[in-house]
Amino acid sequence: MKKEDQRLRYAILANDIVIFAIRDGTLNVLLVKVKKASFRGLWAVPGGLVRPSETVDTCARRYLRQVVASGDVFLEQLYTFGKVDRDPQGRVVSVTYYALIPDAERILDCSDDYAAVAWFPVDRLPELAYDHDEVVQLAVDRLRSKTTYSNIIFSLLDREFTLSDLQRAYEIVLNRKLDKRNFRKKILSLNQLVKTGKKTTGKAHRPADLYRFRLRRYATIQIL
Amino acid sequence: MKKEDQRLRYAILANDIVIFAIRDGTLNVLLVKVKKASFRGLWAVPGGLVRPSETVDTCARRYLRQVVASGDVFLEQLYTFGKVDRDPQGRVVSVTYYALIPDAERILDCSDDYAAVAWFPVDRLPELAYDHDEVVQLAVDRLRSKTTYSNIIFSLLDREFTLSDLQRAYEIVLNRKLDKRNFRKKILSLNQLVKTGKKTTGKAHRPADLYRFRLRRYATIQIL
DNA sequence: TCAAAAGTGTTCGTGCTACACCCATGC
DNA sequence: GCATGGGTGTAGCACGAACACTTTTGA
Repeated sequence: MKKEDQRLRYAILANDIVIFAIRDGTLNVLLVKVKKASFRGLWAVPGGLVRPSETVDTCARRYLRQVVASGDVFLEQLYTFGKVDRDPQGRVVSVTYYALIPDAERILDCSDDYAAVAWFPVDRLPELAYDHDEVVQLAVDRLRSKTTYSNIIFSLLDREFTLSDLQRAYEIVLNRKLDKRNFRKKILSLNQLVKTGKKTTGKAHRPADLYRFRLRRYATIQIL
Repeated sequence: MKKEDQRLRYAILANDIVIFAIRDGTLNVLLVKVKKASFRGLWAVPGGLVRPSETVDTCARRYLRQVVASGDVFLEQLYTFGKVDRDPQGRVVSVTYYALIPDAERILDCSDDYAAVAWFPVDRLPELAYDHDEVVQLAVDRLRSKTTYSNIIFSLLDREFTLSDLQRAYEIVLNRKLDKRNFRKKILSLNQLVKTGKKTTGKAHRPADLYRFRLRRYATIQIL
């Protein structure tokens, strides 16, 4: 037991975050170009080592703030990958998270930490370092799944949006078309939305009513 | 960065498993009495440290085999608790799992590792060590939730069972009554069950048809 | 006036809910 | 023969799915 304890000191805890946003009509993931070690030049999701003084949640929040201006975004633990060979020269266990941000959210300059930062559509990812292809895939599955039985979609939208925006968001995340009339009927019957009274302007078509979520807080609700 | 790396060597990875079985008409959890350290005498779920040479999954399987005879049971990662003060003298991050076993499954004598082993109904737990009350609660929630949209319930049943057994299992896990006729109609329409042709005997009432699952493999299916 | 998206109801079928009585066995 | 759980059908209702035209604006 003592010997086991000794060797355990070499297990390293890491943290990786899959950050989603809807951009140009597709679901995108934020990737960074790895600066150091054996995967140099490949893309990966942001993350790094967990400090012994911080909780795993705090750590995820820290790495999120490294790249995203506002810390007020949806962030949830995804899965812990125990097989990862993150750093080929050592055993690393990674606790992964996923985050949702609106397209408008500002991405910070973090050239100190990463060689580059860029958005990629989830269905056209470059080759990824570590086991991050698996991590991203799992995150997409989780997001899809939670979208059908909760209100998390609001985390991908601006504060105010049209019903068409909302429908588009659902269609992009779920990757299927929805019927406009049925969608509106259903979503309005859930009593989650309120009209702001404002309308869109400046578009070459009929102005749309703007809505916002009654509560911008996670809730499980049967939507689709 | 180098300094951070140094300190990280003191983060310890642990593994805890919530083991469920249906016994005496209630959902039960297997608890062990802690032998060592500051929580001596309190109950906890089985688990321990992760060896640097094993994956986290392998480790969970190892602790499961410590107490359960057959390794062929449902086992799934639950959540990673990063705040835990498992051992008050060091920082421990615990990757938790939950397992489902049939009542008939044999529990091993593991007095080497634990001071005692016993089943407790989930709604009448003793005081638990560490943050294990939170862990068990989350496991129960997950089990309930997955029961409604998958076939995991088979892991809690024997190979052969009556429709009443099955209904009872659902009622116990979900904690609500189901209508007998509607339940049978629904469950049979899913094409998951096959009659074995055998019947129960020796009971002071009409014999019941015995069924088994067509596939004893996890699948997500809309059940309730 | 044309293009482009917003907004709006009805019909039909499926699936969930509620509900009560006879059957086969052991004692 | 009696107590105990096993086994079976139907009717009403709510909800999801399919479907097309008018409205309002900018250019």
